[in-house]
Amino acid sequence: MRFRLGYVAMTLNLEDCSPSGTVTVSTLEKLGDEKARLYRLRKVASKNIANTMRILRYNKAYNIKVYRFTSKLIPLATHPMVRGWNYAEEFKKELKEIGDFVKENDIRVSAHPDHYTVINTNSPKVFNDSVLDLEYHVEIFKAMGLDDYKYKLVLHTGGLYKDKIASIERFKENFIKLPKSIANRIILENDDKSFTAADVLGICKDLKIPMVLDVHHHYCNNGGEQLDDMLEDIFETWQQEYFNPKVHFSTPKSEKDYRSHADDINAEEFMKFISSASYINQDIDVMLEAKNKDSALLKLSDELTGYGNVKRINEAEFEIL
DNA sequence: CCAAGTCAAGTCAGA
DNA sequence: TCTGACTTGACTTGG
Repeated sequence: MRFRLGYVAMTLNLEDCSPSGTVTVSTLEKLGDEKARLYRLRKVASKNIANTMRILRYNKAYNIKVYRFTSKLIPLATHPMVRGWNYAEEFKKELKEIGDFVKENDIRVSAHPDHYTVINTNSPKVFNDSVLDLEYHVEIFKAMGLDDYKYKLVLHTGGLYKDKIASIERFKENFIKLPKSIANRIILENDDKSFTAADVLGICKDLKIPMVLDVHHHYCNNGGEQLDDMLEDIFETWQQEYFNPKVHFSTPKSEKDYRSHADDINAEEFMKFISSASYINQDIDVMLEAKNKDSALLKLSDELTGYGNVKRINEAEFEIL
């Protein structure tokens, strides 16, 4: 069994390289005219896009082939104040360059719209805003030339609204209402408070969409379910996909602050999961969520060489013997 | 230059 | 019905 490692959004090892620079609404409001606002937005977006390209080149140098884009690439993209700005057209060349690089190097990129995007909401306004946010993500992928077969958006199920069954049903009903261009991109992840891996697996099977397993979330929120009982079924949801099943992995910050992410990845715990998964003959990609981002990835990578049954193929790819 | 306070958005618990 | 926590990097402003 082989697995690859990836990380989220930002590298700690390049100077001044945030892809998530932004500008606040109040600052924009203080800039009186439209021209000044647009100038500011362009400047920030342009830097974010350039930094994303720098990060991808850096990733290539370290053989890191799994990466999550920031959702903040275009500042305030879906805010009413910015409506009408055709950022995709404006940065067409730069975005296409990113997409071409991704395809040339067969990098697995994704995005994770944040928790304000709620498909199973009761509120038409929240649903509408969520669609706008998803459209923004889709726009970016399209401008990059990255198709909906390979390149996905990871979402959570949403809120419980005091009735889990009804909330799951509403997720499915609302999912079906989404434009195909959005629905085709969506894959679901279990969360740390509301919807367990078994809940999400059920939804994914019904909707025939892949499920991202978050191991840490599972330990936060599981209703007594055992991972070993579900792993094969979870991987099965990826049967029709181009990429292998994706798993999120992070280490709890502390016993007291269990749900937060630690700085690094605990190699021992990581190997426990990998060993349990290795019984299934299925290669996977593991997205690491640690405060130390790619530094945590490289640290884990070094530590994994200490395990006798692990063969390191390169910095971010391994085989279990 | 540094530190403290703030940030577009949703949901939930608790007041 | 309303407020703060959640979580988090980066912006903004005050010193």
